[in-house]
Amino acid sequence: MSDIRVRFAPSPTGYLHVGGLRTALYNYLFARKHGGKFILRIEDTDRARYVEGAVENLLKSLRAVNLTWDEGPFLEEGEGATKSANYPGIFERGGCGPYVQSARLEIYRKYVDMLLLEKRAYRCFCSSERLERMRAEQAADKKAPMYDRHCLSLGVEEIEERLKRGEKHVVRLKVEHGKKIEFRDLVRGKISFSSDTIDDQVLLKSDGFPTYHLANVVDDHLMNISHVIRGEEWLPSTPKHILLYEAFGWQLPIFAHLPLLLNPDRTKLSKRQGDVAVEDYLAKGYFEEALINFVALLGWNPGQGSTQEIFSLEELTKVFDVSHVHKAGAVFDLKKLDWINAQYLKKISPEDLYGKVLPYLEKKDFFQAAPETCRSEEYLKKMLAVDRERLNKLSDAGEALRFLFTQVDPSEEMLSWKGMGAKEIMFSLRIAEENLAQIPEEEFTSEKISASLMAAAEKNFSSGEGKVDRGKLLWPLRVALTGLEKSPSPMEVAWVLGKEETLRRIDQARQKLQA
RNA sequence: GCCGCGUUCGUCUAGCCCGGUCCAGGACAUCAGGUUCUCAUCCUGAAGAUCAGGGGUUCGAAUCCCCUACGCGGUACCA
Repeated sequence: MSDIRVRFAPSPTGYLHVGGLRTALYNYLFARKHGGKFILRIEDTDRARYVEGAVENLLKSLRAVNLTWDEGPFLEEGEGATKSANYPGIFERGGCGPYVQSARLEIYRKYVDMLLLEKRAYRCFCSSERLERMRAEQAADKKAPMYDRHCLSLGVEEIEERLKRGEKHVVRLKVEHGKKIEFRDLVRGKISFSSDTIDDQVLLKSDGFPTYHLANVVDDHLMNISHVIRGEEWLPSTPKHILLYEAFGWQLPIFAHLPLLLNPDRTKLSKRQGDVAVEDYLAKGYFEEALINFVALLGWNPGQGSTQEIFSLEELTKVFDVSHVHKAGAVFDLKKLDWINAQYLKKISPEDLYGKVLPYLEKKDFFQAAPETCRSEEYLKKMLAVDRERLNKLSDAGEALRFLFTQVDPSEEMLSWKGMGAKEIMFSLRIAEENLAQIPEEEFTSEKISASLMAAAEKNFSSGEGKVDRGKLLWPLRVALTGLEKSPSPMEVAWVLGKEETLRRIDQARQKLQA
C-alpha cells in the first residue's frame, strides 16, 4: 500500500448527523493511525436538497469535535488556500481541489464524454413518465425494476438530431451482463453480486450534474483515495462503482462498509426518535470528547479482551483497527452516552467546568433571578463542586440545586425526621445553629462543619450503647437549608451557602416553627 | 418482488478468522446491600444470553458447512 488517503464526503443537507460523525471519526482514525491523509469533500450534486448554510455548519460541527482534516474546504483562509467557488466564506486547501463537487462539473463532463466515446455509456432521452410506466409494468410482472435499454438502440443520426433540438437527456452506464462482481470488504469480507441485477445507472443527470455514483468514483480516483470507508447503505451500490472503475480502467480502492446506527426499534437512526444532529448534542452540554467516545464504541471495540470504556481521541487513534469493526447495526443508547459524559464531567478541572457551565446557567430563569452574591464565581465554583457528581450533562447544572439561588420555606412535616415533633425539631435546629455559629467565618468549610456537627450529634442525640441518631440533627438542618427531602448533605450545602446565609436559613425555619 | 448484508444478556460488546481453557467475560441500564440523615458518587453483590432456529462435520461448535426464519439496507435524473 502506498499512500493512505481516506475521505469523508457528506452532503450539505442541513447538519452533521451522528451517523456521519461516526463515519468521519473512523475515517479520521484510520488516516491518523496509518499516517495517511484525511480529506473532506462536499457532495452537493443534488440541488433540490441543498440547504443554505449547511456546508459551513458541517465544517463547524466537525471542528467542534476536533476531527481535523488535511485537505478540503475550511472555514478560515490559512496558507495556500483559495476561495471556494460556490460558497462565500469557505476556503479550500489541498492539491486535488476543488473539494466541492458543484465546482467540478466540467471534470465529470469530460469523463462522461470518454465513456460515451468508448461506448461504455449511452445517452437516454426517456421521459420520467415513460420510466415510471415501465417500472409499474415490471412491478406487476414481479420483476426487478430495470431500465429496458430503450435508448441503447438509438441511431447516431437520431441522437444527433435530438441533441441539436436540445432535448433533455441523461447519460447511462452500459452495464455488461452475465458477470460476477466480487470484492473484499474490510469489514464484511468477500461480497459478490451478479451484474445481471445491476441497472444501467444514470451517471449524468439532465441538469448537467453528475449522480453520486459518477462523481464519487471520479473524485475518489482523482483525489487518490486509497480506502473508501462509508456507511452500509452504500454496499448495494458498490458493484456499480466497481463497474465504473473498470470502465475507466482505474485501480479500485479498498472498501469498508460500516454498520448502521439504529433507533431503539432497530430501524435506521432517524430524527423522529430523538436528536440526530451533532450540534444538538453539543448544545445540550455533552462534551465533544464524550460524544466521540460514545460513537466510537458503536460498532467498534478494541477487542483482545479490553474492558476499557473511556478513550480520548489520541487513545482511539492508537488502538483503532477497522478489522474490529462490527458487521451488525448498533442502537444509539442515550443512557450510555449520559454515563460516558458523567465520566468526563468527573475528570474536568473546576476552572474548566465553571467556564463551560456558565453559559448554560446564564440562560436559566432561577439563575437570572438570583441575587448578585449567588452569581459570583466563588459561589458558583462551590456550587459546582457539589453539583458535578450529580450531573449527566452541562445543561443540567444547577437544576437539582436551585435552592442555592432561591429562598426556601420548608414545612414542619418536612423538617421532621422519623416523627420528630415541633419541639424536637426546634431543639435540633438550635443545637445546629449554636455549633455552627462557633465556627469562624473563614473556617466555614465542609470538613469543619462536618466535625462540628458530628460532635454535636454525639453529645445531644446519643441513644444508649454509644449509638447516635445523627438524622435527628442532620435531617432538620438539611431541610431547613434546602427545603428538599432529597439533596446534598447539610455540610456541603452550608459550606456553599456560607455562614451568614446558613444561620439565616436555620433561624428562619425556627421562627416558622414558633409561629 | 428482486438483490445484498446481518443475527452473542433489554442496550453496547468480548470471544468467532486459528474449534476444547465459555455450563459465554466486561460495560450501561435494572435490583439489593454497604458508607456520616436523604439524594448523588463510590464499593460489593444479584439478576439477566439454552450464543436466532434447525440440520450437519467433529471425540468436542458461539466458533467450520448447509438450510430456514426474522431484521435491516438497497432497488431514483437522493446521497
